[in-house]
Amino acid sequence: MQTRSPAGRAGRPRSAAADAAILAATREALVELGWSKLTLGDVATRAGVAKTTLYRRWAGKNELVVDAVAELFDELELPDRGSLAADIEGVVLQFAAILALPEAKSGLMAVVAEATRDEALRERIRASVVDRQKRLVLEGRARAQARGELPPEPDPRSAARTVDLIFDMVAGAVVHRTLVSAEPADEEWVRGFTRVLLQGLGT
Amino acid sequence: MQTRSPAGRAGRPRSAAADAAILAATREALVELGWSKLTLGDVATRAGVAKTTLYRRWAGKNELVVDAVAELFDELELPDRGSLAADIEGVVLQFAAILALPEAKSGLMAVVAEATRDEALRERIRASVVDRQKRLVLEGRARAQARGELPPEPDPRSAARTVDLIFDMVAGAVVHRTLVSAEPADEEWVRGFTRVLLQGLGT
Amino acid sequence: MQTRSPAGRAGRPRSAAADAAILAATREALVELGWSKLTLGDVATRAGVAKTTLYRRWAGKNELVVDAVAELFDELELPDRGSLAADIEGVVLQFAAILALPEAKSGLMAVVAEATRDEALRERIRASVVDRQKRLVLEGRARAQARGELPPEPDPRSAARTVDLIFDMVAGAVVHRTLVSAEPADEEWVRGFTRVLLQGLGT
Amino acid sequence: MQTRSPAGRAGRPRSAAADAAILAATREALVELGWSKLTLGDVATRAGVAKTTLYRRWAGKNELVVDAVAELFDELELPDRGSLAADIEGVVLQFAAILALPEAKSGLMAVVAEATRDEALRERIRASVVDRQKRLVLEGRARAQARGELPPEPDPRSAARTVDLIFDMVAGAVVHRTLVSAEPADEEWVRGFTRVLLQGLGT
DNA sequence: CACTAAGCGAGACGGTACGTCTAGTCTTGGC
DNA sequence: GCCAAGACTAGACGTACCGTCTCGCTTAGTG
Repeated sequence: MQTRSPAGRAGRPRSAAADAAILAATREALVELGWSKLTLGDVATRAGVAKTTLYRRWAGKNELVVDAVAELFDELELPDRGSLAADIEGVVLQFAAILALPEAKSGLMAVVAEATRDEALRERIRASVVDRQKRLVLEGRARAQARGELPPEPDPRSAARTVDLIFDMVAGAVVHRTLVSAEPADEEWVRGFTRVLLQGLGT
Repeated sequence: MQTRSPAGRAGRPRSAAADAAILAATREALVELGWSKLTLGDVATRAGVAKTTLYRRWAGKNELVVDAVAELFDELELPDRGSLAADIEGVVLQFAAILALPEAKSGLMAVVAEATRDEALRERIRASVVDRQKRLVLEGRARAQARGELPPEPDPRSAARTVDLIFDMVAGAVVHRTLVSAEPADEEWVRGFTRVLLQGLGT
Repeated sequence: MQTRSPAGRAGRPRSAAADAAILAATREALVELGWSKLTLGDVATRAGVAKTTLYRRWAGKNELVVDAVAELFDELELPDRGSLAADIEGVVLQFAAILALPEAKSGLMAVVAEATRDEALRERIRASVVDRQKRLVLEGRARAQARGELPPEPDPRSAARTVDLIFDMVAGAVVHRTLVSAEPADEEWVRGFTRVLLQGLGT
Repeated sequence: MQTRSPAGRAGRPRSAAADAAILAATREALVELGWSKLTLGDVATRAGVAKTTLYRRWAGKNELVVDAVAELFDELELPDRGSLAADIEGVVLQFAAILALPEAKSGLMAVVAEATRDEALRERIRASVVDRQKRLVLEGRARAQARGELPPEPDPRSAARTVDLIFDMVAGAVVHRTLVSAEPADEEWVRGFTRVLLQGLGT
């Protein structure tokens, strides 16, 4: 995440504790204030750190929040519930639970909005959040194929396209349900959604 | 001491032209600057209007941008292409085209992000954007039922649930594809998505 | 100051009343808010008059306040207490009492300050306030000469110079005592001041 | 995380140059614009300083102008011209010369006007301007006593009262002559005034 | 084991935008 | 035609953050 001194460079090393304190303070501030009222000065104060220290490590609010939010999604896991449908339902519910957290809601959409005009930020989001969770789709398909619920993919190109489509559909639907429609993505809704998705994919 | 206004009639009326100029200037500024660098002072200047005039009509940046962006979606129409699949593909492509506009991209996600902490704003978005476009789903279903592609809905409650689910899935997938995955929602993608959706819905 | 309503036509009943109401409202606002926080909009509201009406009659805050304050000084009178010293003490005490009013304090010095850069305003102050009260000095001298306390003035030019000097010394000392030193110009102080003044003038 | 600051030592120190630049810019702006059109933003720009820097050091326009004007009076000196009358004439002429400066005229009366409603400001004026110049009266009396022109003061209480009275009379008369009557306090006038004053004081 | 380069907390700095306020003008409709 | 009501342009207000820049100090590694 940060440069570990590129070799045996001289000088005082950066405090590792500071990084963690800053990211935690960022999430705390997101909960209390939301994206637009979050200020880096306030984050620094909460973390017990000077503003300079914060700017030495992150270029700005956007990058900081991406990192703070990305950590939240790392705890997602594909549960083994015995069937593809049940596995999907499980992971979608986990995803919905994270999105229901105020620190995720407030921060995620805001950085996505910023990313519409900032290629580097878009890349950072993709690397820190999107691609890291696409593994779940891949694992799910592999497990379903092992179970015989899905046939092996003959064409790797179209296989990748399908992964992207599924990811857009799952993440998009949950996000839209949660943030725009502002209705909970609860078990009943997830069941209905999963049914449509799997039937649509031809299983 | 003259007339006591019979019912809010007295005084110079608000300029109707100003409203249109302000919303147009807002979209122009969104294109050039994006959400985060858009300032109300700049919008006022572009619109040839004083800042006070702007604040007299809108409470802040959020409300202004919701109105400015909402107008973009009013041009959506359900085309009659002869089949349900073709109709959906048509309207989804229109939706994707609007979302590809920088003024929509920049503004929409940002206000959604703000809305996570602002119930009134969420309601405004729902009223100005979401509910106004839900008509497309309803029209599409009615037309498909007239054509005999879909059976009439027996239970109105579950019918409403299905409309909501479809809306979340369509809007969510297109938004996620466009803004998060940052890939174009082109004809090929729309065809694939529509196939999965319709097959999932059991038609 | 304003036109009287021509009797035959459908009426303008408020013209004359408005002037008085506005000047009274101005003094009231001076008391409550002081010069710097007094606004013409507020004065208009207090007077039950539209801002337009106010601007039709006065060019701005300065002119309005000069007129409002000038009225206060019109009640000054030279009392006949039997001796020059007693007459002076009496009128100086009256002057001090007016200057102790918040509406006079706040307004007078402020317009004098403005007048340092505005010849027309300076002239208006001179006409409305200074010259109108210089009569007191003239009357006092005439009365003292009638009493034989002062010799008749041989040279009218030097007589005018003396009047001006006395006026500057009296008004200046009372104003400075009241506003800058912020001590009351009470009977004891006035007695001391008058003694020095008269002795200085060689009586 | 690091050093506990020993006692208000930490942080970047305030720029000493900024203070001088701001006060000079204030006087410059007073000359060009006068009190009422002077804006703190403009002063900051002239001083090559950010508005925040200005507000960090002064509470507002009033306090700033008091300090800016007070410096003007610091150059007053009691000249030694050999006699009490000549000394007084000398210092009054100096005082009149300063009051003739547009930056003094514009600013001084305005802050005095403001001070009528602001005890703290009145105190600041007294401390920065009035009391600092009262020394001139004290020095003048001491010198005159040394010369034998004045008897030693037996009662310190009445001595203080006399100093205050003299100060009010001198400052008041010059200010009134200069700002209200708007006539120059030239040598001739000063000579006449001084004669009356000294004769009044019984010398 | 002293040097020294980078890190650190604190807080002042030049900027920019905020949302509010007031000035002075203009535009309605009612009397 | 004059009035009250109130919208209009213009621009200053004082505040809040931004991201940068001193300060005086701390802290490892290396020389």
